[in-house]
Amino acid sequence: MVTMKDVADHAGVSIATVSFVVNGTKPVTPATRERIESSMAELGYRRNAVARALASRRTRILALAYPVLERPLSTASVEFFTSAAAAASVRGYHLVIWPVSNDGRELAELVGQRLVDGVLLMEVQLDDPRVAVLESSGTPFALIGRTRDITGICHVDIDFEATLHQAIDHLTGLGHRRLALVLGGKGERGYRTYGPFVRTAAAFEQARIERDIDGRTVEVTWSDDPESLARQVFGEEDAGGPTAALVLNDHTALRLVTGARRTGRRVPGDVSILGLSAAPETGTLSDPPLTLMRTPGPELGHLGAEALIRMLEAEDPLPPRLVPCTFEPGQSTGPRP
Amino acid sequence: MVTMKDVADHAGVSIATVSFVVNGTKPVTPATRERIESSMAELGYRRNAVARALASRRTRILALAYPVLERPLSTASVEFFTSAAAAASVRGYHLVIWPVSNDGRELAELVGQRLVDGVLLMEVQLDDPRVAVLESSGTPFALIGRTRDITGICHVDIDFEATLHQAIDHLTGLGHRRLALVLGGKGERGYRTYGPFVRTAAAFEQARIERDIDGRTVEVTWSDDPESLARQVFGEEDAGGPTAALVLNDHTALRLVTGARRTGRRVPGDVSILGLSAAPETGTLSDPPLTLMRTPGPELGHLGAEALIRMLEAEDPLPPRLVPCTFEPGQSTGPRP
DNA sequence: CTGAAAGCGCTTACAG
DNA sequence: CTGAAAGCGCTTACAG
Repeated sequence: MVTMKDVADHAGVSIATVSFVVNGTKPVTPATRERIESSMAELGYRRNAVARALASRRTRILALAYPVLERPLSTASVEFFTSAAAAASVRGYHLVIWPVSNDGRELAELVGQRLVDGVLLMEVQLDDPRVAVLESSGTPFALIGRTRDITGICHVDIDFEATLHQAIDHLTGLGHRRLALVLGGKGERGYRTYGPFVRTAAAFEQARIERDIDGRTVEVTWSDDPESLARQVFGEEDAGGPTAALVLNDHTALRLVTGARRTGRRVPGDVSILGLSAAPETGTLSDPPLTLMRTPGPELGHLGAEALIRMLEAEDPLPPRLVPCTFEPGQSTGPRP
Repeated sequence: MVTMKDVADHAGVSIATVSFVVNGTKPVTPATRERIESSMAELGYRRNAVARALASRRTRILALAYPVLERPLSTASVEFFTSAAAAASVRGYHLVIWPVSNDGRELAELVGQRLVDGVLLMEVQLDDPRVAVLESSGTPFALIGRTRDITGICHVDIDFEATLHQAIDHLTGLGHRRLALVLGGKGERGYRTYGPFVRTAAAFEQARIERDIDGRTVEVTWSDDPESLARQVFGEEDAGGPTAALVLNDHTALRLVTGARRTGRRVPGDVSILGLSAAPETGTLSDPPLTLMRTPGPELGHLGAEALIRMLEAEDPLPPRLVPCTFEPGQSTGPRP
């Protein structure tokens, strides 16, 4: 392995000077800089990341901590992983992925190793023990999501309120007044304290009051079959039930489209179905293609990594950001029958 | 930060002795071991991963390198990421994810930093420049996939031949003789040299000859709509076309089910559709639920990480493994009409 | 069984 | 602008 010492010897300078040109930390005369640079090129020198980390007390490694869940991570999560990694990479950072338990024990163990400069926390619960672990360990961190009290904590999240309102606007614009909010994932651990569910449900309650909407909230499980989903959402009755459903969770939305059709409801002739927070490629999977609000997975991954890096680099902080999902037209919503 | 020196002072021993008990590398008398252990507990000592890495010349970090693609990574890829990370974690390793270009330049840059002990390479092409980079850099690596000449290279992959044969067995058992192999992803960069496509297509050719099957191969793109897919696969004709389709790529399989129905074909009354290599949860998304071969994403992630770690730990090597997809019954396949 | 010491490959005050 | 040297927190021969 070619070390800084080899380069220094080859160029006839001290290793300090080599370090200065590698890092650009101190002025060096053009002549010696050139000598060093050509030595580096000739010898094929590459700075050792580990030695640099130890000496500078900064590893330039970020951790993406995600809880081990019963349900598989969504497509949005992959986008999230890869976009966070890409954003980190642009800044010269690495991203390690840490599967950790919800209680924070493993996380405490891992941050204690001092391998990472900061942590990005995914799938945040309203009262998340892992946040306390990070705070008490003094590790810089950013949340993807929000705890109940988010004051002073660096975070990015989906703007569930804005997303829901935009979705409702779309449906009321089509004449719908009786809406169902469908929450997938009932019975799962942490379901009742999972931010996206709680915040969307709260916003729906609010909208119901403020916007003169007849709304009901339906909680369903992962294992409900399509027909059962459709019956739970639209009811057995022929009339008086919801004419449109807003579905949090793309998998559930797709199955609901199937279920509606199988139970004799035309989509969107009889009922409209709209996916709240889904990956865009999901839309084409249903028949008719699902109208949906696209989850800003890549944006959140990028923003989260960037916010954390700014803290670490002591740059201007990125203010907390709430990013709404964006409307993606499909054919599963239409005028009220 | 509590260092080994702090522990040594507190316990009244040398740091070498502390290191011996932390690592279990040398025998230490029970008495002093206990003293050291209680000192560690009292002070809350945790070994610094970076210092250990530098001194031991092993970082215990693995990289998962994946190419930046046009298409989003599949659900199987997430399973892959997380299971590789979990397997690494069990062995005391960390996993960093590296988005790298296909040409191998970025990869060369990254391995040069010596941050990782080994690399796991995903989405391997038949002639992959990144493999040459890894070989010439002397970095231990394992492939998820196979290059054209795989001799002596540590790898794990899907057993496409076995998977295809099992799928064909299922369909011929139902009486089908006219089969279509559908390959999604036409026109994508690297499509023609992407292992899964090439190997499945070759195995299909082979099967066609050996098993007295009337087969056709249909290549389709990501953007083909469902109806177009169905027409390309099953033809315009009323009779004489394929009665069953094997579809490589779950997204395409789901759209084909929709397309078949929309073009007036009953599934599985008129045509059978089987997904080759798909995530199990995908099955329930179509109507009827897709019969599919489940991609062994978690198994491959686990095996890949384990194989690499065994190389690094100089343990008994894990032999190359080809893992077939497993049959998941659905309702999209049935007897030949 | 235990310790003193060299060394991993860098960064960074401190001098000059 | 450049260098000598301490130091980051460990591991690991080498002695004893």
